[in-house]
Amino acid sequence: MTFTQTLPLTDISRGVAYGQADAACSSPSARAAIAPERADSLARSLKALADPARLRIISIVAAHADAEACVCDLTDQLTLSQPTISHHLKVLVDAGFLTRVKRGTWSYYSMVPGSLESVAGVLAAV
Amino acid sequence: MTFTQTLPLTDISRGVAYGQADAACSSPSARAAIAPERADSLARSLKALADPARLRIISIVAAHADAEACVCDLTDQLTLSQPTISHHLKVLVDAGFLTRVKRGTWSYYSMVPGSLESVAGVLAAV
DNA sequence: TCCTTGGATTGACATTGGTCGATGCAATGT
DNA sequence: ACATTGCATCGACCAATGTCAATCCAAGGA
Repeated sequence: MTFTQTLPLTDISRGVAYGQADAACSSPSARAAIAPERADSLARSLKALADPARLRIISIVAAHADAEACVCDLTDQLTLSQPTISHHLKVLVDAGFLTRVKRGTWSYYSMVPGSLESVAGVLAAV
Repeated sequence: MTFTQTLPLTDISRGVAYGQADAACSSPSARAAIAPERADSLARSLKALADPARLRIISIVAAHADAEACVCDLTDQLTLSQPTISHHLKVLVDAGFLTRVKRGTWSYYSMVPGSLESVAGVLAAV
């Protein structure tokens, strides 16, 4: 899988308006549509989130008192193998939603503050 | 593809807290994580949105003055074949983001009001 | 009636994505 | 030094997804 870092999305400007087709079926465009590169970027972020296991991972991490969870927390609650969970964690880290810190034998994952809200905001504004 | 109707998401309640593992690496959970069914539902909605072409389609439809666009508007602006665009439109309709109305030879697509904001809201609350 | 046109459906294809078993690796305990 | 433990990586497999050419269908227009 090739989820590259996409956040933050806030520095991607809107594209210019496209030429308005004057076909019979068309009505005028009130504002500019999203720029293709911006659509690509947002789609990459949404793809990283669009999986039940990854949403649950994010929720479990965010629900922890210190917003930090180790892989063992996740293997307990998700009925998935450890390699699969590790894979999903990598996807979320690569997409910029989680960060990883290793202490001793354990890896701890935490939310990147505002990353989820940023995507939600961009999405609502599309 | 099998995107079933998932919106609105607001009637899906949160699940109960999971048993807290008392392993050495764990910290206490401050609140309940998302329920698996809720994660499935949200993931289906996000999957429908997680494509650059579909995001652009939504944006083009929403940008129209009357929030309505026909397929010819989309084939003009997207470098995709007509069957592909028709396919993406079906995904968005099935997921509850667009509605279709046919007048004469043309099909017009409009946004389902609040559908995008609903997903964005649920996402930010995960 | 026939032809044209807008758009949906079908079928096929290549690519991507989710999953797991096996393995590797670093840190800790004995 | 050796065994154990927690977790990442690799390789393989199958299911799901995005794309298009070909086709079909309905609505108008000649």
